[in-house]
Amino acid sequence: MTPATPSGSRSLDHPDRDDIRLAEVLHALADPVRLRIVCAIAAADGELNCADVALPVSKSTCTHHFRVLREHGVIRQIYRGTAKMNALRRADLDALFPGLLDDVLRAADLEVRRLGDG
Amino acid sequence: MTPATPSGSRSLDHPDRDDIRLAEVLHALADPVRLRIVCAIAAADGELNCADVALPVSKSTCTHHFRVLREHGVIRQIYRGTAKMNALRRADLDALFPGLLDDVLRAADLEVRRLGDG
DNA sequence: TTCATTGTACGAGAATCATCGTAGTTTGAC
DNA sequence: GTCAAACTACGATGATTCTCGTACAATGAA
Repeated sequence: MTPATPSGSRSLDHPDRDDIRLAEVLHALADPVRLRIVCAIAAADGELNCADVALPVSKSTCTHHFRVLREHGVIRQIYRGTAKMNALRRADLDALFPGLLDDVLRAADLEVRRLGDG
Repeated sequence: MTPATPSGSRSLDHPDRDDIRLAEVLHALADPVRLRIVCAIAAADGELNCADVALPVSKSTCTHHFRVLREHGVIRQIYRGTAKMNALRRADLDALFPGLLDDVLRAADLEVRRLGDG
């Protein structure tokens, strides 16, 4: 079949830094499943396999959420063998929205503790 | 005499602090129109009339966006005569999500400058 | 080659959302 | 009582979103 991408590699579309918009980043983060994904990547302090995040949704839905995060500029995805590694776009996000990502991560952590303790 | 707040029909539902959720706050902020509203209220440094925010949407849509912000815990709305005054729930948001609101406001301001200058 | 692993593509259904116009309500002023 | 101002309620519409299952593709290993 006709390969959609140059042979030997699979490429993924990422927005340039200048094309990242605050409202879209907030929208990407405004979902419980995606918040968990972002927290998991941050906790891994580097790259993380899609399958390494335990999520209460199907595989297709998982793909969907990772794509939303990528298309809105929150994460960067790179193929490595059969796996797809995910990393936060920290440099870009910190440059555009200083402090925002860290505060969201901290707020998510605080909320988990708050609700967990009942 | 007339109480400070109407006791009967003109009350508005606000979530308690403990019922405010990060994902919902992010969702409330993840809309360009609502982002402008929040920035305008912050710039007014206090209460702001609904009609005092210039928005590119109809009056009904305006009502809708203010309600989303209120129901998700971002703003507090109080009737004063025929007007409805709006204020940010700074204390609640800062307690739950330290730094988040300020960073969003700053990021919104930075983005306006960035896109405005081309 | 054959196979398991990993993730995608393609619908599809149910829910939510942003937007509007029109009609109505509440309040304060005259 | 009458009127204008400010906002709401309702219904509708078109778009987006979240979710899923099934079928498929790319890769690395046996």
